[in-house]
Amino acid sequence: MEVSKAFGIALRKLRISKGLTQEQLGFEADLRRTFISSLELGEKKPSLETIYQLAIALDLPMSRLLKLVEKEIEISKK
Amino acid sequence: MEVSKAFGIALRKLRISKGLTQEQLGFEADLRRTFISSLELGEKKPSLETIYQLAIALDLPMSRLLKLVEKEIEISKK
DNA sequence: TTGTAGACTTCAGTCGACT
DNA sequence: AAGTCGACTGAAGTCTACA
Repeated sequence: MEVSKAFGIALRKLRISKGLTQEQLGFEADLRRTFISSLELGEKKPSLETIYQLAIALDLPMSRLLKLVEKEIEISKK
Repeated sequence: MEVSKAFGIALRKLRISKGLTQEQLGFEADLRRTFISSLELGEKKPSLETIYQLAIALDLPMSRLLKLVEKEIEISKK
């Protein structure tokens, strides 16, 4: 599984768990809604800056966010 | 402190601790030496893909790499 | 509320050469 | 062994609009 796919899945799970719409998350992270959509679908890969902004908006450390991404990759291997 | 600066510092510390040159790390991560240099100096920001490749080359999880980046940010705050 | 599409701008990442 | 510079290409991220 590609990293971008895993990132998208983790991002969506986190967003939903916080009860946010793509629009709301985009507002918090200062990113466009359409771009959040692309990220969740694994169509685009975030830069370090974007990962940082999303982590803050989702109220967790970048390391925790990437840990969840790693878990998605693990799951897909089984 | 900017995220890219913190990333550069963490990256350099890790590379040195592994006893690698920029050239060698670049070979392992499939990235050019000049780009590794730019990253370590905080002049450019890596994409998720690049973070992934560097983590593998440095033999640690992405989450651990970003944890070290967070530590650099913390240190700079004190 | 989310996906998609096209056109656009900015910057990640390459390449070659020199210090 | 590492920094820098200029020119380049592809992809990150924006914007508008519609299903």
